[in-house]
Amino acid sequence: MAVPVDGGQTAGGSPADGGVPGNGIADGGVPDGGTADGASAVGASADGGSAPTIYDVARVAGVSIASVSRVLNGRRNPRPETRDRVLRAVSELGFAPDGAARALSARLKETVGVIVRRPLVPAGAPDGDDGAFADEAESLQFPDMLNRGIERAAQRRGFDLLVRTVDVDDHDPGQRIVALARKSDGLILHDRVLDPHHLQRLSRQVPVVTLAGIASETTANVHSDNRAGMVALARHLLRDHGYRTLGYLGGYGDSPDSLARHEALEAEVARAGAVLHSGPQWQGNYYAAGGAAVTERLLASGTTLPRVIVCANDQTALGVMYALRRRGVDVPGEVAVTGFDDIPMARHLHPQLTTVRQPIGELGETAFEVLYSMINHERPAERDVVLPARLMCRESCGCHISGQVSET
Amino acid sequence: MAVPVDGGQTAGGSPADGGVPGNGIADGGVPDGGTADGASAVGASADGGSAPTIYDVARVAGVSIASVSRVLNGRRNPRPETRDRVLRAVSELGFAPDGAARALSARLKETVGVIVRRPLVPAGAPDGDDGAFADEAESLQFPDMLNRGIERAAQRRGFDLLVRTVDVDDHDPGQRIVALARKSDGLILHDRVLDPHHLQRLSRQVPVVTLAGIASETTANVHSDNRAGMVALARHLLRDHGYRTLGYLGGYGDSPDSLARHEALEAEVARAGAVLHSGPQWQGNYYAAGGAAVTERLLASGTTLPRVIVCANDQTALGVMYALRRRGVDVPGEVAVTGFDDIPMARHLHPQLTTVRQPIGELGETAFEVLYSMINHERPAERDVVLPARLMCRESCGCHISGQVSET
DNA sequence: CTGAAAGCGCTTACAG
DNA sequence: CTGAAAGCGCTTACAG
Repeated sequence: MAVPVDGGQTAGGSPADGGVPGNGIADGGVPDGGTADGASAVGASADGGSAPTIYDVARVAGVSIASVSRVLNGRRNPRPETRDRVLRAVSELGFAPDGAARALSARLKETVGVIVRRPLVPAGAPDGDDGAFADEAESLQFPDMLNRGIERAAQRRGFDLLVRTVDVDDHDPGQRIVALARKSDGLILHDRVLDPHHLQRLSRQVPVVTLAGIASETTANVHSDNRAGMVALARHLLRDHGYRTLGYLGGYGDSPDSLARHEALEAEVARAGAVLHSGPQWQGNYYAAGGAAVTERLLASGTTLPRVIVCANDQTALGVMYALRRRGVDVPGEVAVTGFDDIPMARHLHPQLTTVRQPIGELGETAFEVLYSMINHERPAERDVVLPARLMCRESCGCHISGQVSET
Repeated sequence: MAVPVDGGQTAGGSPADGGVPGNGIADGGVPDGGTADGASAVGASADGGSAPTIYDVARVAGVSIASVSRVLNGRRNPRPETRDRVLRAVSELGFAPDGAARALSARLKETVGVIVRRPLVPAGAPDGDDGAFADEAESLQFPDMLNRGIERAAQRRGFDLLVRTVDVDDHDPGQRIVALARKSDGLILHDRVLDPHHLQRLSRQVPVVTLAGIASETTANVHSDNRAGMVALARHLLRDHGYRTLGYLGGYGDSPDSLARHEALEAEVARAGAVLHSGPQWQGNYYAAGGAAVTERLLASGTTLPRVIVCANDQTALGVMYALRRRGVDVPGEVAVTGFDDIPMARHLHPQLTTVRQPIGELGETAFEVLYSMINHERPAERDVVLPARLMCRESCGCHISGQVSET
């Protein structure tokens, strides 16, 4: 109880003053450093309600703040006794270093900024659906799984994620992003949150990695093998199923992922001498609501649908299947539908969704690792990292047995 | 191009030295403050690659750092000319204040720590399912929607989210959480990440709000009206459908939400003179995989299932329905199933899931607002905030028309 | 191995 | 209205 903490300024408990000689633990006055609830240290810390600082610890331990810092950060080799005193004081006071002070001093925040582009406010039901996808933007699985991957890798390095959503309609998110950048050591940007010019500018101030963007001189990019994945899917549809008319329902118009998938599909379709529908009326937005709306419009316009609708992602496919079912169109009997991503939901759709699986979590982990190397001023091995994607044949393409259809 | 920046220390461009008289914008030397790419200011900032500081801005603008700070933070009323000079220098240099320095000085980080409890590493398929829920823990919709709500409210106040996952198996996450706390102004804890004792301790150092926990003297809590929601559901099942045997498939054993739901259900069942199955063999974990496993085990043990299985949440219901279908049990014909939460997926299940809707986003927003008031040392109006929950009748309870079944 | 001191980049009383 | 200076709470050369 009687900790020599109250008295003078820094007077109390200099390392050599002894305390009760012969009693190894007398000095700190706290018999059990592990469970002392801080009651005995109230005078030193919790008085005003604010957290104890490194000065409090130093005073209680009878050492300098430099020693406290060293013990806590494992620098050099403090004497065992010093170590003990510090550790005991730390646990007595319940001390933990302030993040801002640490960051300012060490020039490292141990924080990675993550920016996701999506509607910030739940949208009203767009045309073409009946509210079935009302909360959709709130619960997209893909970006959250990506973040989980980032977080996993970050945690291994002692970093935390500082997340921020910028609205899809925000065409000048520059300020918001720069502010976030200054709270972090580096940035990971989902999809296309910034145009190339501003991205360039930003990347001169802070390390930046894009996910599913385009690598540049100053930024690295991580994505999955859109081309190979789409080629595998296209061949399955064209060769194994023999479909001759296809439609590509795209994601955001400016999405590199969507573009790459489209191109790969187009090439395969052309090579097979089949027909691909695409263009403005096939423009989606990666959301189920968007997929449903496009489908409704196509249906309403009296267009004959292609035999298979290839969607830019699973979420879109969900909307397409929903709209088709609602109009009584049989999937895959009359129109087959495929996705891209293989989010967990894909397996639980009826029919189960045939799609291309991206290693979503790994994409996130990889993005962090690349960023981490940039933060440490290492030149990343590659500016453009590609992870494999693979075809997952299930039912919505017209296959009856799920699982084993593999193509060459 | 010729900015008077190079010369002496702080000599260049004192406010009154005039520059080219009669030319309002000559002083800064930058005709277009908005788009200047910083090329002309390279000497002042981007040289070493590190970001410009407030000193650089002050020098370029020819004012003190205090003035720069005031202009940027809208304190006092700087003279229009001062304002202009500063703003021009800021945009010329692409300056943004460092978050750590700002936080340390202002004693406010504008960051809220959010802790989610879930498996950090994707689990292997547990017994009872066939990998159908492999990535489940990666993509839980509920916690992510909660976070979206927190983020929405935070963004309105200029705060960002610092997220951290603690493993469900981590029984001593104290250190990790304290560290996170020191990087934030306050903490929002999902579910039950900390035992009451440690929670108490933590909350003396930093404002804490729990989501779906229990309010205490020092912490606030936000949750939805579990009791009312469950009572509505129970009455619907007991009265409208006349079910006489029910089972409650719980969430984590220590989850206040699950406990409250269980109690409410129990009371209603007792009052109706019906039978409720529960207990250890009905212990789930809020995951589909858990729900499926429990169901499989029940089925395998030869137990007669109750007429309706009331699940602690939607995710669990997903697993239960999956397991039942796999064993050829008709839902809701033979066994009805209900959920809790109303995550977006609920509407897309077959049959559509009858559940109790929580205002998930609002729970998150509210949690932030309460925390925000605590950060500002306001005494929150209430320590225990309850938001309404309401029954969503769809198909899995046995109703045929979705939507309008309302109970009293 | 340890301590005194400087410095990280801001904000904010305190004078003028 | 503005500037000089102190201070936020740490880390890290620099001496001893």
